[in-house]
Amino acid sequence: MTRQRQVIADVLQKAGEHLDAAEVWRRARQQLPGLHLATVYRSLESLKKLGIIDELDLMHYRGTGHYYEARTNKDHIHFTCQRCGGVLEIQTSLFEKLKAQIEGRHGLAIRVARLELGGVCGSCASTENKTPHATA
Amino acid sequence: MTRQRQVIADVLQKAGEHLDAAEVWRRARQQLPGLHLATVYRSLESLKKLGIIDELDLMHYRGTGHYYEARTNKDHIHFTCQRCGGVLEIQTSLFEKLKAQIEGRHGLAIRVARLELGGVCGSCASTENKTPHATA
DNA sequence: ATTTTAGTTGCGAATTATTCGCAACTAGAA
DNA sequence: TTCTAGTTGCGAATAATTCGCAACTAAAAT
Repeated sequence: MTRQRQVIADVLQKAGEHLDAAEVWRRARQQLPGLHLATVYRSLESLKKLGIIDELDLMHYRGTGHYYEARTNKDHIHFTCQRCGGVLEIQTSLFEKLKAQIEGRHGLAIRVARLELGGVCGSCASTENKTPHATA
Repeated sequence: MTRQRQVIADVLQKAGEHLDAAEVWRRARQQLPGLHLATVYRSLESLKKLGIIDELDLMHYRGTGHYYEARTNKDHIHFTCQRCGGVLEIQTSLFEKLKAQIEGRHGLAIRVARLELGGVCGSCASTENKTPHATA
């Protein structure tokens, strides 16, 4: 564990949510001015393998990049509204059940689970044809 | 619906599974020699919006690219073995229940659901430290 | 405390993957 | 038919990510 990785993990822990590599870089450089973007990518890769962070793409609502977040004890589901871009985090015990069922049935070990949903959120459904109100 | 999109959709329907944009292009050019890769990207985007195909990244087991497959009536789950790279497709009614529960609880409409799992498959778990046997 | 060593970093260049701008074309509506 | 909105081919451009390499550093071994 190098200082770089600690800072990067810390940025994600404090941020709460959904930073892309470039944004992680911007924030981490406040503690580590010389930090190189390539190091951010390499560190994100390691932290991902260590199970400390998770990677998302939020249904590619903007571009093809990826987003990162600190992993919490309970996995959560990400719903991205394809109308307004808002992201909703969802938790339910059914998700845990589903994973357990799959592990049992197929004799495999799940190390990372990513459930991403896309669709139309409640407020966009009621507010038809209105200006999108971003929340990402 | 242009000829290009028909051919591209067809390639994915026949392929069964998991082609990246470049591979779709290679196959589609057999019917449409002049087809441009940019058109493949644009068509995949449209077909995705139409709900005809789905996009995956298979836990980025190889590179950052994306994979596409024809959508079937029942969504399925993709498990990628992070040891051997094999991909397992899983179907279970619990997944449908989960989606229904989320729609009900949060008052939203799910248009696309992508559940990707990563971990160690049964045969890799039993065959510890052996040569990876690719299956992707 | 010092040495060793495996792994990491900064750097800039390179590679992938994807998107864009634009003029020519085409599917389908009128 | 004619019109029109949307699509295509093209090559150039732009992300997003990875690489090669020499200098460093954390942690294990002495």
